[in-house]
Amino acid sequence: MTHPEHRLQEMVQRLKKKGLRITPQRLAVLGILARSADHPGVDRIYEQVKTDFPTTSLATVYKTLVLMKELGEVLEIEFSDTGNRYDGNKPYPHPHLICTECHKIIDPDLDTLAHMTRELTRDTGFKIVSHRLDFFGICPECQKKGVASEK
Amino acid sequence: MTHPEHRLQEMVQRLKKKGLRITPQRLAVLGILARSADHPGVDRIYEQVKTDFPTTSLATVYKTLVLMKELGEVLEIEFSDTGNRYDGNKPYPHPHLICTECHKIIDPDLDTLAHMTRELTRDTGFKIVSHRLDFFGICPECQKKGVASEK
DNA sequence: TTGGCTGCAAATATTTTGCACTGGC
DNA sequence: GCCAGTGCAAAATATTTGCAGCCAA
Repeated sequence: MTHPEHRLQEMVQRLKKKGLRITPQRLAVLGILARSADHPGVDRIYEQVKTDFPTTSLATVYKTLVLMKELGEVLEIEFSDTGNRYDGNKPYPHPHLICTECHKIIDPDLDTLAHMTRELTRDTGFKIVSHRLDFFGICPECQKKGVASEK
Repeated sequence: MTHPEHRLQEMVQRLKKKGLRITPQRLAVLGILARSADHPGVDRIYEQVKTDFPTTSLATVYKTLVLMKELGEVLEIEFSDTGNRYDGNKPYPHPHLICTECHKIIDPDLDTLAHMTRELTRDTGFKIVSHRLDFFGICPECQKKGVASEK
């Protein structure tokens, strides 16, 4: 999140290169993603977009997010209870530190899990209650299947 | 998942100690949770329960899961797209290895993040595509607020 | 000009809730 | 027998989709 405007231009260029259109609505959504450090949810994005472009619909916000996810320009952080959150600045997997009270999400920088909790507590003052660590991949069986039938 | 029946008894005892009732439906759900190593979803639990106790409703499955989550006897793993999954054997946060093809979930045992990916690839044959690492906690601001107003 | 994009509404999918009835203890 | 628990249906959420009209390129 060091250069929001630069990041916005990156995303815009990505769309152009793909021959996709730069509509005011899209520009508004991308702008919010580029300038947000706190991983906004769909509702927050929607509310903010409407201040700039009042006629924008929720569906368009969703469609834009799906599009950017497919382009690999936005990271979706899944939460079944409080709604998904989006990161347009670091669209690659990275650790998140989530407040279970205000649902704030920040990006800590650390290397190993062993000392992470201690490190986090010391550096952020957060009271770590729990964590989530998931790896996504393809199991050996599915790797074999996938060779022939690429979905 | 070394002693499914023992785990089931643990959960049953937990309910009894709390003065909660052991109904056939609950027993069926708990039994499935205790005997599952693959972190079933609500739908799978529901289907299985119905083979033993055909009149069971989906609502009851949900209610039982909520109850066990509150008692800390079941871990909920959130997935906004493919539905949440449940672990009744290790109801505490731990790493998961998820196949993005068949949605299988297994529990790897490792210590640090640094060598985890390499370790996982070597030990499981999985092709690691991505990962999810989240810490849950309470931020300094909320910790202060929380002192007075315990929700 | 034109086909990709938007907006609205309807459709899905998932989980929660209200309430009368029932059965565990 | 009492009241927690169940089952059904309606409600609440969250996200997706169909399609007519519009506008960015």
